[in-house]
Amino acid sequence: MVSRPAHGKRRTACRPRPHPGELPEDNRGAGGRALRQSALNSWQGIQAEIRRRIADRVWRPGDQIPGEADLAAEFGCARATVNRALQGLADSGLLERRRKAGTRVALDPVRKATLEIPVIRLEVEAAGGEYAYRVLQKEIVSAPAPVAEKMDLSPGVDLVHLRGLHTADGDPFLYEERWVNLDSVPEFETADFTSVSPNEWLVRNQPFTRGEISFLAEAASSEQAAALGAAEGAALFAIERTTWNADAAITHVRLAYRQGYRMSTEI
Amino acid sequence: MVSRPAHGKRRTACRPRPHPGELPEDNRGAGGRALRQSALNSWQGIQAEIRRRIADRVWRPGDQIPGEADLAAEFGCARATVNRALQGLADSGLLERRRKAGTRVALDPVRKATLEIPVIRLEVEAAGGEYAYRVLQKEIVSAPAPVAEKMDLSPGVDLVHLRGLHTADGDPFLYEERWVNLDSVPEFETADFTSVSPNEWLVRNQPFTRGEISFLAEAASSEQAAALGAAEGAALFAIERTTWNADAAITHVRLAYRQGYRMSTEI
DNA sequence: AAGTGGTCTAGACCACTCC
DNA sequence: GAGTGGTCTAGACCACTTA
Repeated sequence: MVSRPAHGKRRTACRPRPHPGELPEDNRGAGGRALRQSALNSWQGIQAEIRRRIADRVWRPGDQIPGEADLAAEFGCARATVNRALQGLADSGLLERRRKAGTRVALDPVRKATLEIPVIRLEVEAAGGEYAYRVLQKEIVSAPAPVAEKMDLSPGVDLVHLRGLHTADGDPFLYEERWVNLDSVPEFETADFTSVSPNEWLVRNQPFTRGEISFLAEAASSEQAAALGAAEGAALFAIERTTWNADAAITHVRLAYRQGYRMSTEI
Repeated sequence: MVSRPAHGKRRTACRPRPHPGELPEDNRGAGGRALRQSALNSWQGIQAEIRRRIADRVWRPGDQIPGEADLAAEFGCARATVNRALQGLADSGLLERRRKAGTRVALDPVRKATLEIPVIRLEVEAAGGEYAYRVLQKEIVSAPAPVAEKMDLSPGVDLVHLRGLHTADGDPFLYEERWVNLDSVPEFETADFTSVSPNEWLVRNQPFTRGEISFLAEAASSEQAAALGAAEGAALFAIERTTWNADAAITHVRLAYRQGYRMSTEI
């Protein structure tokens, strides 16, 4: 074996942690519980401290905060670590950063809510239900003008038009109306949706590079009402989504959720 | 002055770009247009290339992709750069990463939609309208059970209950019903909402550390219908939001948008 | 036990923007 | 022109997880 200096575990040259014994205590002091990744010189710890200063109005909306170099010096860490912390806060709308102008606490913080829209089957199963999908109607149609417009297609192109119902333990969960561009996905015409929903089929078989998604409320049509077991005209939460693969439209779909459905997230 | 070697502009020790002359050409070749930040060895360029390989099914859903070290070698960049590129893709749900297990193309990519919810005034003004807010009703009430539950308060606490209407060029835009915890924000009781809406007042005067937000559809109540100029029972898109500052509830608000409103984003 | 991602550092150059 | 954030590098240690 190669002989090694006695201080076995060699620290990297550039990591002179200020006072080796202090971190655990500081950690506990930071709020009652010792978080593994929230040491004061970790990016998460710095982020938490910045959040605290904004919440405690040490830095007020509109204020310019110290530059990355200053903060790095204060926290005893590399500038890249401060950068990582501040970028996250800027992404979530709490800070506004501009070169030369510096970093400011946002005056009108844009609340960014990140909604996670899982594959429907997973959503149903996560809620403990047994998932199923049933085709209600399938036909090939000439693209109606409004649909063609949303898909950036010329009207009259042939599309598969599909209506279906997603259920949880047999109860209606989601009503789906979909149009699929056969020019982009010719295999879709003969796909079998007895075990896999069209949604899932497309996810697995047709990647996309771009999409638009809208959230809206709509009054249940008579067909939707019948399928979902709701009253006609009931207010339904709906999602409309269109996807393209390099400018070639793939599909346009409108999902109407069962009555009372809400989509939630934390901010 | 300290004497310096003659080769004036000193490159940092660790930046041996492979072949100095090739990058511009590679850049042009990457897709027709030379993007400033998309050189093949930038994290954005790497991200784009990974996206392309997934879209072109070079790497299929479920496949494990090469490790960061391998990719760094392939792209001729540092591992940190690859890490930055891959982390972004993991955040957007396209990749799944686990230590030791490596990085895989997501089988069921969770579609993450990031909604930006600006201060209402800014949203109206961005659409070219003139913004105004009008208080319809203001009272102090004992917290109703459902509201108290959502705010994590004991029922019976005193809250300010406020109904108001946001307008664009005089047209109804958004109906707001809000409860505010006077224990957390005593100044709210005497605040003046003739020039600043309660929403904006709170943003500027009361930071929060945690919040919940829900998106849903609701049928217009008679009061909402009257204020928004819609039919009673019309399907309205609504947002419900509750915010806390370190476990102290601040406000609970329900925003019902004018008929036909939709919230959109790109994915 | 070992492999892989997660994070950090010190230093450097660069791009953007304000003055 | 100069200040600030954006990005990159090479190297290192560490945490987590699976074999």
